[in-house]
Amino acid sequence: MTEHQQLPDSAVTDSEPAKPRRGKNGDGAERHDAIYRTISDAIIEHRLRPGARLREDALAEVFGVSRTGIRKILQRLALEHLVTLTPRRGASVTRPSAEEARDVFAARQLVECGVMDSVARSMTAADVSELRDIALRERTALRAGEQSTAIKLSAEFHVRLAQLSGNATLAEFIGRLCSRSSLILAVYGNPGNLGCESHDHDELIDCLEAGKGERASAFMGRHLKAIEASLSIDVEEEETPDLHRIFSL
Amino acid sequence: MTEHQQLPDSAVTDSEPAKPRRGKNGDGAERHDAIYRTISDAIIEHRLRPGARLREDALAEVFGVSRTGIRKILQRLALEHLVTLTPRRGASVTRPSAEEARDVFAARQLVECGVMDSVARSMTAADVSELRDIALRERTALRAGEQSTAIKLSAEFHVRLAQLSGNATLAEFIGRLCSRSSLILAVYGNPGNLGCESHDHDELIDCLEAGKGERASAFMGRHLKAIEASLSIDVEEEETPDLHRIFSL
DNA sequence: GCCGGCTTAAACGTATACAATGAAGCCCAA
DNA sequence: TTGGGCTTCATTGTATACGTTTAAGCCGGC
Repeated sequence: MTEHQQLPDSAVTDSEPAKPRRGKNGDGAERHDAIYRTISDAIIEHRLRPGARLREDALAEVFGVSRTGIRKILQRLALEHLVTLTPRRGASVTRPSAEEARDVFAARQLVECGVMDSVARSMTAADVSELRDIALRERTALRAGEQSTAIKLSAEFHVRLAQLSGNATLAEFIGRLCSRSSLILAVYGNPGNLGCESHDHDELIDCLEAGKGERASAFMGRHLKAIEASLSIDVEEEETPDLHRIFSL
Repeated sequence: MTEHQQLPDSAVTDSEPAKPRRGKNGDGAERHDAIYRTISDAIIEHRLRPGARLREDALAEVFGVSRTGIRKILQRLALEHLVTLTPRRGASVTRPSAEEARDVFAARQLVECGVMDSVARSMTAADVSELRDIALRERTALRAGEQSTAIKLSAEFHVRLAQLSGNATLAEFIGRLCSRSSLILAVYGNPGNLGCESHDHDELIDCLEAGKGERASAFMGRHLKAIEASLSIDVEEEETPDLHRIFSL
């Protein structure tokens, strides 16, 4: 626990500052979903860094709901591997292990390349322009130095792409993988290098627009490999340093 | 809502009949996990059929915990697509749509075939014998007419296989897909035909033991195709009959 | 006789209270 | 001065109570 980051104000985009709204049922599930997305976004955009503790009381107060709702949200985030729930210690933003990082990227390699064919076949002109828009905004954010925005847009690009495959199950899985990748970038990424080359996504769209599923798949493979290669996954000190190994030599 | 199945006694394997155990903290998380697995198994083994309602009060009483814990478990099951949570109507075992069925099998085709290579490379003799044991027990159950056991063992086979790939993320995903496949079988499967041919799994092991990842992948592809082909996925009546379509003609 | 509104009850959604546990700080003794 | 044990506090885990909503049953009017 080297960092002492604790729910910085900037992590909460919602404008309402702990408005009670108690006794009124109001929206209910919608509100919870909004809170979920707010926290999820904060994690994906690196405004909440891996290791940051997420105390139930604090979150409940910030969002103006009771701990019950917060717990539900935290459990959902935990099932998506975005936060880690330690039995009596509470929740914290997941700090992905090196192994997890490798697994996630291997999975992306398999799945994201695998759907390129379907995507190329079913993509419409409207889809193309939407993807181009995302890619454009991503490059703009990158150039403006807005890392948070760029990271989120990059993930959004991959997710939208996956959705075009028409397979909701695979799209959902890829969405989870992208979220986790964002966490992995936060831990193992090098500052100044966001992984995604600026024009990779545009080239990918070119392949798909031309209906070249095979080429798109190969390109996506190289793209993901490039991101992974840009990381520094050098099994740094484990959370519990192996004293035996250290002192026995 | 054609069936009126409501938590049949046979759905609960646990021996304790609503033992209160109140006031004692006891195990806590372990207990919840056990309850989760009990319900999950009941769904996978078709002792709880799709559409069956899962009332919180009833479950809380059966397992001797409060609704709080039950809600947590139901939400977890919902995120795995095993139960469907309708906002003010409660939980029920998911009835997969035809589209969902196709998506799940397409995903399995992509992912399970994709990991065969890693599996073939890293499989040990112990792994082989464990898989053979599962396959044997599956055939035995099938021959004895114990459908529930056979279904569960079939899923277990695929999951164990995936775990041998060494990629926990992919293995987890495949596990979810297998659980959902069990639900799909319950809805679209034909009685007497469990989908899996008796000796398919054994042949698959043969390929893997020989280190033929390529052949294993192809075989797995055919295996999954065969299961899917054995289903009757003929978009039957939707839950909300399309009156416009019916009467406009 | 049938349709529509009202009443009642059952089930979910949320908050709050209480219990339990682990961690940190403090005091005392060596 | 330091180390160990004890006390206290902070935080999570669980249950329960209450509000809300929906569905079904009943009654009255048309």
